[in-house]
Amino acid sequence: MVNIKLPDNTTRSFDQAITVLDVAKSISPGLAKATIAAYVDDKMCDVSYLIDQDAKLKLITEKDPEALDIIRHSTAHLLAQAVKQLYPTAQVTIGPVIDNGFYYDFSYERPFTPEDLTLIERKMDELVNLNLQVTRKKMLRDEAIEYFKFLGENYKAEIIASIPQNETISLYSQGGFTDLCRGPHVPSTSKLKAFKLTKVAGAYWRGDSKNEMLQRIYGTAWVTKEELRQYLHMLEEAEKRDHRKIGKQLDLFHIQDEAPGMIFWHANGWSLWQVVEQYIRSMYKKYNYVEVKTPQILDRTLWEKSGHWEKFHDDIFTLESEHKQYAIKPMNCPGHIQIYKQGLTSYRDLPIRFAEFGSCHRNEASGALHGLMRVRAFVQDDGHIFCMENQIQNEVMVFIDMLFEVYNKFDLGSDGIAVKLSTRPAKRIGSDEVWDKAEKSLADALNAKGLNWEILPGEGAFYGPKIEFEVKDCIGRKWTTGSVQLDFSMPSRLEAEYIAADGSKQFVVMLHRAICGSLERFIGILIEHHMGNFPLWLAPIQCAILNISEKQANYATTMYNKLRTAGFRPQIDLSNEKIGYKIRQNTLKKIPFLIIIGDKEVETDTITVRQRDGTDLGAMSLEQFISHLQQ
RNA sequence: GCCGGCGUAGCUCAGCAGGUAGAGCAGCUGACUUGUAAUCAGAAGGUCGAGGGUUCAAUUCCUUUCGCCGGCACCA
Repeated sequence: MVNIKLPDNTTRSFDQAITVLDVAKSISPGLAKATIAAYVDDKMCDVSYLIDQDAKLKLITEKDPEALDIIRHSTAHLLAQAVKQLYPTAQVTIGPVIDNGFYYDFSYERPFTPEDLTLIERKMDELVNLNLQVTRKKMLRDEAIEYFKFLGENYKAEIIASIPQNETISLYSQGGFTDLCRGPHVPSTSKLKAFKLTKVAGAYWRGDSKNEMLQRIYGTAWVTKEELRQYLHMLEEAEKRDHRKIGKQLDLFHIQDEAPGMIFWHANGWSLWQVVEQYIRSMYKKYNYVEVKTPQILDRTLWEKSGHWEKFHDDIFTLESEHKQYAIKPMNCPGHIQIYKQGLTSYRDLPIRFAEFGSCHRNEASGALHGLMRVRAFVQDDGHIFCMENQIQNEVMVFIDMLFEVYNKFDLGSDGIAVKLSTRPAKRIGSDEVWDKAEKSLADALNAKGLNWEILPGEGAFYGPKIEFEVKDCIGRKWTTGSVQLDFSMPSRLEAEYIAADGSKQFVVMLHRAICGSLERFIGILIEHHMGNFPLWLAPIQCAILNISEKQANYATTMYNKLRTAGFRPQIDLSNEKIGYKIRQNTLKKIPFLIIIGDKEVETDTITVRQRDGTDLGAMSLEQFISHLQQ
């Protein structure tokens, strides 16, 4: 007798052990059809799972959120099966679920091509139509190693070999294809009906660049075809927000072959930059920072002392003069420390907060470059806070407030921002005791602020742990913007001290912090976030004045000059074109307001205002318009 | 840096099983003097990313190199 308790608290009894699927069938055939997995006593399992004692059961149907991951995981297996059928000598490795889909890495004698993808996808469709049953079996670890070695699947064997001995592992089979997997999986390939292979790429075995490169195939999978269609449509739409595309459309910046990873800012883009920079500068004043400026080039020995040379010399641009080697600064902290070290600092003077719009150069790997997001020459809204240990938590908390004030001002909201605490990496300087202390101070500050945060073990800087603030770009790639890093090491390496209350010399504690991170990246994020429709205060061109015919050119020019001298950023379009054409051209430039001037406006000394979204605000005096802008 | 794809006019893109290139838009000139998302006409615009090779002939094939795009690795 097996008693099974369902989520509605009813209990069903069966004479003997019964599978999940049969329980579902006993409830209704429709439910059985929709079921793809289940929780038995809160443990996820397949529908073929045999319940042989009293248990709690919750079915997972296509409508449940868990279904999606199961479908994606099963689709990854389907992909592997298709690849093995088409290319028998390919070896399978791993195939996990990721955001919106899955990937599977293969080892094969040649790279897969886009044409291969089409073939593989077709094969997958075939396998779905065959309605292959997906079955699970258990095997001892050592037996499984032998099994996969026998199949020539050396990577699989290696993965299993890293599982502790004597453990039982589970294998999933479908139509002659067997893969190591924890499961659960859909009961049959026919449950997979909305997927698409999206791209091929190289990826290192076990994520290590010292290893061989495998062939990775990415795909997306959904419960319904409609969801798949919507997702693909969303991707297309998202690509329209790409800052590289909008940067060209709005004439903001360009990059050219002669300066890879470095930005030529055009007038419009530089206007945007200046507004951002001036705003950040105003925040420095508000939060009691002093702005400084340090040399672009510093002697190599300074970077050796700081420890950066050893870790990053490959990425540092250098030059030589009169037998001395210099580095173009890759960061600003050693410079700030030099300013700090001029004269003696009393504990009474702390904290000291230095800020700099620091222009840095890093010789990033060519493959890492990406529009404004990852560049070789960039400006950090960098700041260093020199303080005592007991001031750390408060400084970090105030910084977090400052950061969110800035993000709100730019309308980035706090929803899309992920907060991460990165802890000690394998290669680091400083004792474990110091790291314990440092990590704890940051975690305490995050908790005191009541933020949701996650921990990234081993991702800290070599000199200290850090809090990172991460935002996503138009297609979901994650980029770090703000960060605050705690550093007990650099001050001692570069001898930055203060005189304590007891007259002794103590090493100061240093906080590295940035809100935008790099202004280039931050502006890239702003472009994508606003889709180029910048709020008035950021818009490079705030309004365009369009005359209907030549007759109003003088009046239009007068209006233009008045707006300009009133401190706005207007543009004038006196081109000999129809008004409809001019409206189109200037609308495509995403200008917040268009001002139309015809005979009517000249006669009544007014302007007619059209908003970016097409709304006609009607005729008004220039003064009325200016006060509207100032709101 | 690694794997793959790509590089043609200012922009978006076509073309080429090898016979020195074509469209739309922009720009220029002219006509029109226009009322809320594209007025008409004309002329012009390219050593097909760069170097080397094969060939009677290369934008097209091969090769080297630079850059871009998508991943991976890296990210002080």
